Amino acid sequence: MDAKSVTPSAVALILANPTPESPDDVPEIVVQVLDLKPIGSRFTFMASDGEAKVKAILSTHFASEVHSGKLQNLGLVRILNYTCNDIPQKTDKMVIITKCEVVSQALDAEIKSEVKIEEPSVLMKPKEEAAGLSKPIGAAPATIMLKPRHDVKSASQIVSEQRGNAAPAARLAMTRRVHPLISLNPYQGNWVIKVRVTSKGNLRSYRNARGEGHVFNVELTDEDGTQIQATMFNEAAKKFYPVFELGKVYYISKGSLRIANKQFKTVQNDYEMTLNETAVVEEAEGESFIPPVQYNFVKIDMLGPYVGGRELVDIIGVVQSVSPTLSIRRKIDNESIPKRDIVVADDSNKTVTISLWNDLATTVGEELLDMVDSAPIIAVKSLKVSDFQGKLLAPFHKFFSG
DNA sequence: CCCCCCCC
Repeated sequence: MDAKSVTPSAVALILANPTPESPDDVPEIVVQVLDLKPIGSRFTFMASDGEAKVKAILSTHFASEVHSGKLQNLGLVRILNYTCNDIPQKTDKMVIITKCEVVSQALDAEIKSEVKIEEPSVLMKPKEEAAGLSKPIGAAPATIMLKPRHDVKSASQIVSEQRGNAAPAARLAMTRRVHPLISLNPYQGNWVIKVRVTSKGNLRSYRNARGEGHVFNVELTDEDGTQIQATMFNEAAKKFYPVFELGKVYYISKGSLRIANKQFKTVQNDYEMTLNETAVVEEAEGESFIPPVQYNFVKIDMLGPYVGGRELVDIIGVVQSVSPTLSIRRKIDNESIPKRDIVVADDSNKTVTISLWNDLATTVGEELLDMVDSAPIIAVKSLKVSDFQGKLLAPFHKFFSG
């Protein structure tokens, strides 16, 4: 097979098999990259087989391939695994490419199947390759037409035959296809994600006009660095609170998605996840390439603009002092809440008082008190910054050790 | 369905 050509009917192959079970379920698919452009930290392009095109988005970890110039516009890529983001209301599909490799750097022009056999090598030639390496697309003649479905099925039949020969454990591994978080949407519920718990909230109880209940939030991050907030209520909150541990990696399925309320978003995602009691949460064993908690540290002398704002900051610094635990009586309901203040200094030569509330005051606060003589360095995430009598205060929102 | 983030 010639490495310098697109796969005839590649787009049809993808759309006929929108969510392959595993890379083994993906046939040879080489497409040309057209209209490559950045969207946030990712890149999108039109994947072309010379006849049909489909919108594609690359997982974030391919951004470096684009920046380094390896993956180029007009180049060829082999798609090794993907999932289609199929939103029923929308007619345009998007292929989220989770695994791919560069076959060729930029060709001279867009491949178009209408082009006749006589001249095709001009179109197929990578800029820096000798003409002899190119293969006329005409060599794959009538098959450039859209393939009928039964052709696609025969490919997956081959795969299932291969699976039949695999050991049971290997078969299971192949079946557990992990979906990138970015591919999840409210309209398609049959997914499995593999995510790290990068923030764990408290199990809280609340009472309001709609009633009362318990609620528990986590922030989840996948290997692309995509984050989503997941919320559990009542029985689900009680069930999963002891299951989710900060920093651990889990397979999650049978959750539901809804549009996130912009006003309360703590992560960059249009959706938020709700897990009820029927959700499946299972710790993932072994190695994982999911990045740990990401910080965006702000120097203490740069906190000014954040005072009173909604935007949260992360701080890293040396703990200079730890107060005793105080019991603060909340005015609105007279409830007493444990609180402890720590003073942190960083390399901007400023200090800030950080208040630890509730469990953080008693648990983390106590640990810090024990360590304070050794000037421990801590990283603190998601601080809300306020000002009291000219002193900057950063009450704890969440905590990660450092 | 939460979304509180408290006190000097």
